[in-house]
Amino acid sequence: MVNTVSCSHMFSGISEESYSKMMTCFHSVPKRFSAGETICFYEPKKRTVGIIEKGRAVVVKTFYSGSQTILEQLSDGSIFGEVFYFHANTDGISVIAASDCTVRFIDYGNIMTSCHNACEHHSQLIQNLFSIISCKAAELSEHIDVLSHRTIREKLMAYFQIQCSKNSSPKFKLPFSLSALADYISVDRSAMMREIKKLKEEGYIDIKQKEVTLLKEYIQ
Amino acid sequence: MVNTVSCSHMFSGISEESYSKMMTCFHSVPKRFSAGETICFYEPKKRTVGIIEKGRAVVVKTFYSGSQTILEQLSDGSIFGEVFYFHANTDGISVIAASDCTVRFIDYGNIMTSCHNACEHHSQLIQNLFSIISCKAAELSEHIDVLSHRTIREKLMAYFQIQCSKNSSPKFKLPFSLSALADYISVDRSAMMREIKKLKEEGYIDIKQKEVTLLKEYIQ
DNA sequence: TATAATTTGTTGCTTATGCAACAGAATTAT
DNA sequence: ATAATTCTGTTGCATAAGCAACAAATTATA
Repeated sequence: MVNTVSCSHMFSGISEESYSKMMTCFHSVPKRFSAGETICFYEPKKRTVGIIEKGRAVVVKTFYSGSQTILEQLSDGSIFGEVFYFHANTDGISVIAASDCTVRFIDYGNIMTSCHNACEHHSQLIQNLFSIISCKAAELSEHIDVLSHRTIREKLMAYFQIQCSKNSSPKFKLPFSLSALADYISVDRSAMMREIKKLKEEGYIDIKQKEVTLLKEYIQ
Repeated sequence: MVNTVSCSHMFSGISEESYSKMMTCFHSVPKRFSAGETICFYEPKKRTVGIIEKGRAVVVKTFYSGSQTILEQLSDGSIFGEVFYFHANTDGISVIAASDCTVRFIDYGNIMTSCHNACEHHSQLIQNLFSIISCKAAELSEHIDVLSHRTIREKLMAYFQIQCSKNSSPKFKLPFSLSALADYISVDRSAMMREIKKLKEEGYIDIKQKEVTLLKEYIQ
């Protein structure tokens, strides 16, 4: 399942100048990684926040079987770390450079504790961190709302309705493939396709490419 | 569904003295409510943190039909507010006094912005808030782990295994009724009962009263 | 451009699961 | 102590949904 990360703005409202000052204050030095290199592994108690200053990377889960799933896609300005990953077990989770990249590591404690130096926008940084975590929690909550429905039909409609209401329109663009959608709502793909077909036939929805339109209100 | 709140320690590590100082600094005055009174309604953009200083209260969702569900149970030291409720819609959510109680309201902004006065433990407070929110997010994430399984059997076993691993024991005590469990894993109760019966017969689990024991490892 | 890999669309078969409906146990309220 | 409510346990029935397997369409990669 690819987690759409729409809520990373750790340094919004913070000037370039303040940013550099902070990095000095946090004793954070940029590190370079080549494409394919492992940037880090997630560990249970580690509380390091990573920032992709330049380049692309992925957070992947590697299973015992050897198969992998991309949990998150990271690019310029993205942050990562066990602090933003709320699962108890961090087994097999690592961050891999997808291109050459420059990465910063900051100790979580340094962010939380107010510094004695002149970090003028430190409290802004903390507020940003809060909104990032709240936003992630809201995404989880939304996911639960969808998964809590009993049938494939209900799950689909719940998902569609949430997307439309976010978009304040009866239309929205699927952010991932239908296969990934089946994955997200945790149902068999073929069964989901069958249900989508029925929903189309009954005039509830219309799907053209990745464009979904809600035609009728669905009352459960 | 009753949400087990195990992660409220907003003022842990903060002395009585610091607490009073903070409250003055935050311009927060204690308010009294009689049993049955409505303490507040949740509103979309409101960012007020509430603290139950003394007494008991409940966060309830009232549906259009008039039926209600208790979302959370609050007691001495519990905190509440839209900041800790990650759903987009706050319709019909209110906090009701279950006994006579004393409640504080603090503006979320005041907590986030560092104060000029002598709030020595302000950064401790922020750290506590972070751990509360992270803990709630972890609970959501755990819930998703359970709901992501396809069959009732898998959902049950996932839930049981999580509880046991938390308890670091093959046994644990169900924190709610079987009906509530069916609610939590989002399946029909009678179908769940049928599956529990089978799991018992096949020697996977044993349930006596609210005591669940995992007998065999379940591989999905 | 050719080739591989992934995604989409479809179907038959089987069974797990939802639903309704009931009765007894256990809890809570009066 | 009695009544009322909630919880637990069970069953028959219909069907939704999982699984496997395939081909065509689309997208990615060499």
